[in-house]
Amino acid sequence: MSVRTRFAPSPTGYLHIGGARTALYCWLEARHRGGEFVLRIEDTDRERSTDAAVQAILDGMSWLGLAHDEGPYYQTLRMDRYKAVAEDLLKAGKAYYAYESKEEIEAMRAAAMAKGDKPRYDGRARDANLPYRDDPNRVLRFKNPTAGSVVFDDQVKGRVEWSNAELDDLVLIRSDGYPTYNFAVVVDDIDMAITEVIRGDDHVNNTPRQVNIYHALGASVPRFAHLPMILGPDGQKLSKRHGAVGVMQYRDDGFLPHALLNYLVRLGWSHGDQEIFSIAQMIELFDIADVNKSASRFDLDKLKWLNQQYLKSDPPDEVAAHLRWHMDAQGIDVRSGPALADVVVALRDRAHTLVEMAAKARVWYAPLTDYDAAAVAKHLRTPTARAALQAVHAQLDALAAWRVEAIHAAIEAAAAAIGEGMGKIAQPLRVAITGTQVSPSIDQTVYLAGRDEALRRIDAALAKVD
RNA sequence: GCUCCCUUCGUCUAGUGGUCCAGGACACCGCCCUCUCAAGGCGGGAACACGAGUUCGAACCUCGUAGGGAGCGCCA
Repeated sequence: MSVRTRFAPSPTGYLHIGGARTALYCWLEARHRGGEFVLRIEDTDRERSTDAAVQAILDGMSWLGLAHDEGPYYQTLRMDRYKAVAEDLLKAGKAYYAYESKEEIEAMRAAAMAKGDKPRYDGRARDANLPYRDDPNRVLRFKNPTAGSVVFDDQVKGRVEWSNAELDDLVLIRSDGYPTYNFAVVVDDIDMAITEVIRGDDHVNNTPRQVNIYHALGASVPRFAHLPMILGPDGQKLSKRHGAVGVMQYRDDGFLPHALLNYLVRLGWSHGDQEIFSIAQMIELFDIADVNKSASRFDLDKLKWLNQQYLKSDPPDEVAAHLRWHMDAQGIDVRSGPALADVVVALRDRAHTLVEMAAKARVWYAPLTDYDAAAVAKHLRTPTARAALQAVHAQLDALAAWRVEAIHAAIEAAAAAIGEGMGKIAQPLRVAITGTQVSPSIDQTVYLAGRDEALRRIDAALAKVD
């Protein structure tokens, strides 16, 4: 049977980091083993599910490039199916109606707690064989086995054994007619022929209950893999406090999707000492069985480092397309100014994100109006600044071809002409072109400004020398 | 409270009884390179949670302890 994995988010918010990694692992496992990856939207919680959230999840998946082969399926469109399966269970004597009120159930829990037990349903209607009746409290409960234990071999956690005595008779169909999560997932995973259930380890505790339902339905049990959590940098649960938790926020913050994927794949999984993985390598090398058991923390510094690695190694044209998006977002008009790919090459060693890169690129696309006071004081108000700027102006003006190497030679010639080193000429020139003391190498900085603009800015700086 | 899960440098991890007085990466520090800032190169500090046991030998196996997490819903 071919391998089939699924990602099954509930649409109650955006696609967050933990969900993205789960989706990635599901996708990789399917690709690695030549199977299918299905997407299913678990929207049975009518209170919290929204169409906007569905869209946000779809957007996140598509930005990351995690394409599904099937779906999206929506649980709310499968209501008849859940009811039919529930009916079968009822007929087979594996489920029963119960009519306790919320207050009664509350009381049972309290009683169990008082006895030092887990809070749970006491099964009082289990053998009562209550008929169907119209009642606001009517639910259908599962007859969980009372003896023995459930065992499953988790691909990540290893063998997990659970005593049935710990489990109570969970609700299958709620009083509003909707199926509960534990029931709907099982029905769906059976119907969709899912062979590998990969999900967050907050579900480990649900798994034994689900395995019992598989058995009751006479279905074969899939393999499970429960992924450890991703924690915030402080070791606490990831939350809005930590800044970006939605995947799309990382796009807005200037990260490349591939960099995020690379970061995520290494969080809980590794292949020797390798840090950088192309998508093809991830698919080739990933194996769900190699995933770590323990939770890990999200480290923004490492993500930034990876992002820069990709900024540096991806073809400049590709990076330029992403940069363009951020330039637009920052309101920088890229129509007049140097080619974006050239800007990428000049800035990729100096920026960890596209947001930083776009901000640094601004200097070549907008008129220079702001001069850093300290920069002016330090490099323009010097005894040699005037001569340096005049010399370089003359050299650049006389240049035949406006190319980086030629510009470099021109600046060196200007330095020689006034009998100074590179430092005495590059810094005043840098202040003239950028208004600051920091920029890419001086030849590139000048080149990107274009000849006319460079000469104009040198003139403007000359006016500030005194 | 009960059940289940987890524990190697600050962080992500390698490691499956000897090749580990524990390797790589991020971060940090230093040096080199250098027109600034970076990038890059070289180097440095930094960990097997604790305690017993098994064994000739343990980061790796067993048992405890401590710490952390998850779940115990008509939420997923």
